[in-house]
Amino acid sequence: MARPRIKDVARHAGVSEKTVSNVINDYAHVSDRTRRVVREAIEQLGYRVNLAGRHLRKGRTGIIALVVPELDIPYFAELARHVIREAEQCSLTVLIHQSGADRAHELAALAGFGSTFVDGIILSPLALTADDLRDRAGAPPTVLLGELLEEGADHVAIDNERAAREATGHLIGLGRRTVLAVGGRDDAGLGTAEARTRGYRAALADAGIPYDPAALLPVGSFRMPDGAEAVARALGEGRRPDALLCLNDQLALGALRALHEHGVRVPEDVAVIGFDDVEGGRFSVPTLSTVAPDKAAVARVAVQLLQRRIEEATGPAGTSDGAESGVLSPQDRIVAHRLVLRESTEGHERR
Amino acid sequence: MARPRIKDVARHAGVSEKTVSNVINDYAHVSDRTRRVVREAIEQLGYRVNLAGRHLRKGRTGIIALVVPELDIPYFAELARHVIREAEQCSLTVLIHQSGADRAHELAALAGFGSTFVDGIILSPLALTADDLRDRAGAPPTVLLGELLEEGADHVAIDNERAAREATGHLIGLGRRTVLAVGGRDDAGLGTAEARTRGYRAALADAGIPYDPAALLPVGSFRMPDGAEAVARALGEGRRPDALLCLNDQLALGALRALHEHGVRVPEDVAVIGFDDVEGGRFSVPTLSTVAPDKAAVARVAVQLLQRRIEEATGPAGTSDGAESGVLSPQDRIVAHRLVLRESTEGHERR
DNA sequence: CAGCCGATGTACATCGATGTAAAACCGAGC
DNA sequence: GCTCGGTTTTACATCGATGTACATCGGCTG
Repeated sequence: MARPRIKDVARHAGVSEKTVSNVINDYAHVSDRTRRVVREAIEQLGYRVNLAGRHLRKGRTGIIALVVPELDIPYFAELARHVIREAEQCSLTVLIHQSGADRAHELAALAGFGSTFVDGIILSPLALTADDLRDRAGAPPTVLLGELLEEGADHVAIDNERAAREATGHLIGLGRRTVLAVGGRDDAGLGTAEARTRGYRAALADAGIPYDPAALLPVGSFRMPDGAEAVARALGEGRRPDALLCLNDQLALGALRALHEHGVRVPEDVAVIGFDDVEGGRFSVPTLSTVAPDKAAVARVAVQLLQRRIEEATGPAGTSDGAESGVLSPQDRIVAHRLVLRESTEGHERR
Repeated sequence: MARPRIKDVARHAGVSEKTVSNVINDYAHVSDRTRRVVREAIEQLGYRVNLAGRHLRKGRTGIIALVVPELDIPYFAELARHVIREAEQCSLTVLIHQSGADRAHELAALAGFGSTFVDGIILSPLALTADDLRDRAGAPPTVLLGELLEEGADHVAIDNERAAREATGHLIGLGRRTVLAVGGRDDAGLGTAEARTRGYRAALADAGIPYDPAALLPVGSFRMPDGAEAVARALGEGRRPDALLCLNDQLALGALRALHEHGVRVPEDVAVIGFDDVEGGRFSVPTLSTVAPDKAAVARVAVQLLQRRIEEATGPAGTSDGAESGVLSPQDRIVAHRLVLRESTEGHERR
């Protein structure tokens, strides 16, 4: 009736509990016969290890958390899929947590959810400040996605500044002069939006186009309604851009809709480009040009870095004492991106 | 240096470990002074409970799993957001797991991920059969979303058959006669697609339109590319529908794109309606009519049912013996849906 | 045949938090 | 002064799996 314990298996197989444990953990010195008998007992009783006991003993759960601002921003959902795939390779289970772009939630995540049961955290911060990241003693190993907020934490991202510069450069190369940056932010922050805005400004400078702070359209969040609203407002104010650099695809998709409602043709009147290469942009009308980060690489690198940190922290695969050997210096990894040109900028998709 | 344990707090506060535990768990009979002293010690040491120990003792983790086929199908991402919100109310943490619509993964999820660390599971099955659900001794409490696969499990869904009947009826009411069902399936299965197909057939029957099995366009999965492909193929074969019932919004969005590419006007030539009311459909060109399930209600009911089952299984909030009192009969809950009419069917959105 | 070695298997302590049962304490009432 | 009832607090066992240290076994060598 009740879930069988390791001791039930032991009794059933006529061996000691430790031997069962050895079989489960593929310990080398177990005779084939014993191994078979134990396996059968496990099978018959439908035994499955209790993670609580193992965790208590080993200090590891095999669970890592992926913390993203919003799951229903498709970029994060797509990224999650890759992270899950990568983690599976290392037999890690991924717990996905949504912070709601809320500083309190992100902090809670950093602290390991007020308790301890994740071995590590992959965090895509939106609302955190560098201060939050300092002094997090006792928190589990962490890898950050997106801009580097603070020296001292591992970090994976595309070169957002360069990407934005290329994207903006592409728009300018089409002959556009009035490029608005939807979601652009000029403040001192260290986030992704700020980096992309820097790239945008750099591209303008490259082309000798003066920068107008009013060309940054602020948004509440990075979702379709915000993009649509921001663009509708700009058009309503009589502004007549000939191109939009949208800081993510959701904003861009919202912008496409707003442009459509105002009778503005894309790309003839206004060219639009986004970031993230989400699926929606491949099926929108018109299809959306975008900066495509290598999501699989982001996920791969993030999981690998985290894996290393975890081993560093708890000793290779569960040794009692955390052998403080060669502590890795914080890693700062840049992964590839490419410009994908579709109908919204009149280009042809390169393959 | 190392993370403090409960005994460190006890020593620091000059009380016993159990007293610290009592403070943490808000046990009634602790003097205010003791409580304060312990709180301070916890604060000073930065103590946080170790979930492994608690889990081992209490048999509960406070974690529930939400298992969905694909996270990057926005419906599931949006649903996840609601589930997380609901679970938070009950101080449950949600672990999201992606099954990849893969039977093996779904089975693993059902079994509690080959181990035990979730208190319960909310599962949105795609590939499971009724057989898989029978005889799952030892598995954690489970609530199913979507069609009822098997008596004996709790289950939450909209009335898919009725919804499909209404949606199809709406198309027919627009004067359309040739309604294709994208993603429709006529086999004996018990899934959501089958229920919606039944509703589709019922609506045809209501209107005295003969049913043609060829009107069901099969799809590999329920995503934009599949919808686009299926519709492109149908058009390529010379079929000339005047309406499409797409079994989810992703298929519909893909269909919109395919229609656009074939120069077919929506809704003038072809009316399109989907299911799920995802955000993408509110910003597509044209905007997408859809069957909107009350996602918040789905999440609320699912979490409540699960919560009950968990308490039933482990005793209210952690009593040692699972008091097998009044076992609840399996619940079968229907939540509301409504038709949201947008540009793709020429209607006006009701509020 | 004694002695030794490597390969297997076992008893027991241990990880951290909490339930149980009982001790310590405190004030009231006789 | 002493008992009684109730409140606080504590010692200890316990949850399940696994690391440690040791026992056992069989075979092989000298």
